[in-house]
Amino acid sequence: MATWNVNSVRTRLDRVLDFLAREQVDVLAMQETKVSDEAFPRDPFIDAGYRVVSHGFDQWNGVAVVSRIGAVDIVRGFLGQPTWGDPPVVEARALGLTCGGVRVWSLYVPNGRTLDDPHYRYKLAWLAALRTAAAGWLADEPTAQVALVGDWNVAPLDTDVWDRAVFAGRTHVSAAERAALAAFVDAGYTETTRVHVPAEHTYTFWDYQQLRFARDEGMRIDLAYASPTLAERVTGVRIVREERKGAGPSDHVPVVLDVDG
DNA sequence: ATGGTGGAAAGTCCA
Repeated sequence: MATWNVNSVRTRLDRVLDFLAREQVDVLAMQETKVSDEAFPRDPFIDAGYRVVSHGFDQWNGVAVVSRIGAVDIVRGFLGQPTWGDPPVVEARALGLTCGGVRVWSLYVPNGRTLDDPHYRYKLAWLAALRTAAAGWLADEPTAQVALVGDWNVAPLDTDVWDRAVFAGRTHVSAAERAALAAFVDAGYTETTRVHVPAEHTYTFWDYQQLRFARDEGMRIDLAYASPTLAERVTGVRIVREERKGAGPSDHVPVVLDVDG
C-alpha cells in the first residue's frame, strides 16, 4: 500500500504509472489529484490492472484510490466532515473504501495557510472531526484494519522540519496541530512512518521554491496511521525520496507500506 | 528589495 500527494494526477500520470509498476503497489491512495471525477484519467490505470475510485469536483483538492485487490464500500467524505467556503462545501478531501479487507482512507488535510486565517480553524476542526469518526470506527469494530493515509499538513516533531526556527509562528508545527494528531494515537492508531522510519530529518515534502530539495529543506507531513490489527501487519515503510528528482516531480514523494500477507 | 516554483476552470488562487 502507498500514499502520495501527486499534485495533479494528469500532470504526473506517467510518473505514477511507472511508480506502481516499479514498486508493485497493490493500493495507492492519492491526494491533490486536481481533477473532477469526469476528467480523471481512468483508462491508463484500468489498463494496468487497477480499479479506480476518484473523488474530485474541480481543479481544487481531489483524492483517489487505485487498487488491484478490490475496491468496495466506497464512501466520499466522512461523517461530520466540516465545510469550507460560501456557500459551504464539503470539499473533496477524504475517500474511504475497503481493499483486500483493509479500510483505506485517502486524506488531504486542509493546509491552514496562517495561524490567524479562518482556514487554520477549519484545519483544526477538520482534524478533530476526523478523529471523532476514526475513533468511532474502532469503537464499532476494535479489530478493524484501518489505514488513515495521506497529506496531513502537520509535521509531528520539530525534527520533521529542517529548521524549527523558520517555522516559529507558522502552521504545520503548532501545538494545536500536533495535539490534533496525537489524538489519533490516543484513539488507538499508530503512525507507522515513525515506527519504521525513525531517522530525524527524513522528509516527504520539499517546496518547489528556493531550492528546497537541493538543500534538503523539507518536511515530514505525509503520514500513515494504522489501527492496531493493521499496524501489526506493517512490516516496513519506505519514503521514496527518488521521486522528488528528475523532470516534473510532485513536491511530495510516495510513502510505501509493506503489509504482510 | 525582489524573486526565487508549479498546479489549475489561470489572467488569479492555492500550496
